[in-house]
Amino acid sequence: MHDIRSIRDNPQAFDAALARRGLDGMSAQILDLDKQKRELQTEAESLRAERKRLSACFGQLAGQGQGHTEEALSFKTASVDVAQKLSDVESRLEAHQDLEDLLAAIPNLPAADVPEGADEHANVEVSRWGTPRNFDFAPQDHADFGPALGLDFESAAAMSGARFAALRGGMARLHRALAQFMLDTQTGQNGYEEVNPPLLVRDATLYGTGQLPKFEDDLFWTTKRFSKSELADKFYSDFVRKVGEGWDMEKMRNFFKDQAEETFKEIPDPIDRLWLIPTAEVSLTNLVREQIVADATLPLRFTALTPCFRSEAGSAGRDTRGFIRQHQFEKVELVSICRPEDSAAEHEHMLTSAEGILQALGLPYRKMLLCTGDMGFSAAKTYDLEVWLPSQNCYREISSVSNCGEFQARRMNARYRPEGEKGTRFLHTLNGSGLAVGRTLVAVLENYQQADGSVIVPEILAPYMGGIKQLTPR
RNA sequence: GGAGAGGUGGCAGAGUGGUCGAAUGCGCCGCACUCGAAAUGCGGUUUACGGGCAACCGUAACGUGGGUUCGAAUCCCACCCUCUCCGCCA
Repeated sequence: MHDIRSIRDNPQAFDAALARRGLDGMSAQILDLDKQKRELQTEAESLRAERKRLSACFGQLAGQGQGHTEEALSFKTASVDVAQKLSDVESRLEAHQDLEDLLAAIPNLPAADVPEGADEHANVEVSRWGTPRNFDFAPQDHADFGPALGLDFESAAAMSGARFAALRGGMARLHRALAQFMLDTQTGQNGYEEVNPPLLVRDATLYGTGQLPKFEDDLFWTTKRFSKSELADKFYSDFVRKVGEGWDMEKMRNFFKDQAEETFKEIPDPIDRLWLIPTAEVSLTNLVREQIVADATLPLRFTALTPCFRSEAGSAGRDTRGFIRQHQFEKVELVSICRPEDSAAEHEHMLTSAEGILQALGLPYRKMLLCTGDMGFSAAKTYDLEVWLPSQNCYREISSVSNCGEFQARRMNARYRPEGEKGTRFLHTLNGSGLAVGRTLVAVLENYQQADGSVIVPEILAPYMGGIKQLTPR
């Protein structure tokens, strides 16, 4: 969410920043709506003040038993008159909810040092770590040799469809070992507090981190308590109430037309539906929503191992084979809530925390600074970590680490009270993967594969593997 | 899921239609008293938005959203949340 006052103060800067994201300037439209809204607000407030005054005058007389005198009634009549004008202004003011909606749909402004570009081709490589291994055989795709090691796509597809997998035996163990190792490292070495958060969340929660209102197509939702019989009851009672007992076909047709619209508006009822989190960033960041956090406790560093659910509506056809892009996957997420002046340093710390995992596993990777066109909605600055995948002969995203500035904090109303200052300020929020467990599994499989189709388990995972040193084809 | 109780300022807790943004107590801040501290006394102590150079003024907020009314913390409806008991369940 953007601060309307900063747009008022410097509309050119706002438009210039949007332009870097490849968006048209919007300040003129915003300021116009803002001006209209404020005028109406001032008008409504003075009408309310007037009504309050008249009503108090009447009340005073009525309290003295003079409620029926001519004087009293004149106050009453005048008050009704003002109330009428007020409701008029209020309904016009309501139409200016548009301004909120408009602002809520505008992405965060890129930080000054973010390179400009339209898509991932303009991302800038910052550094590389490790050297891709030299294979004395042609490295295989994990989707090809994985099934013999317990990566079961077929059974999963039979019960859940495409983009699901079941991990079995040593494969499941390796996946769990990776997750435990990551979590232990983030809590034990990097100062993150382990959290086991809700996986189902409300609309407002997703609005807070920026997934709503714009990206609901990427999400799964479920209902908390909605049944077909409830819907049927509602249909029937509405039918009788609106149409009556007769059989007027014209009325019936109109009824069903209206009713269909009304019903579909109500099924995804914001009160009754819950969304499956697409990332634990949502749950962890919202831990401070609507709070004033004590200055002394900052920064708050959270980590969680959770399943993530994504419908990937916009990416049909991409990575359809293999374990790279699933509707359900696990991820160890990192979130930091901090003071504005600390967020750049927290960003670095978070990167170090994520990179440490790749280094410990001996997986070659590179660090990319995303350009303006490739960043997510809420981010002001993002680094991606890309891991080497021998079968694809390229680096693929395995972690994304973003500084969101105060963008999410505004949407969540998350603040802190700086030591020695009177008021409150918005916090800064950061999030990053540390790491995506599924993709790390893929990277381990491919980078540690042997000519005979087996995979050697990285040394660092030994404490988690119960003696298994190698996955062998069955 | 059933029955009941309840949601008021940092906390506790009054307030059932008319200067109630809200008594009182605790906490917190300042001042006085004191060699110092405690105790005591006095004063202050919410947030958001709008207007104004400013002092300041106005409006809104008593879980949330509607409604009734000239006027709602107070009455009505729906929802959310908390607590107690019962049932069910990993």
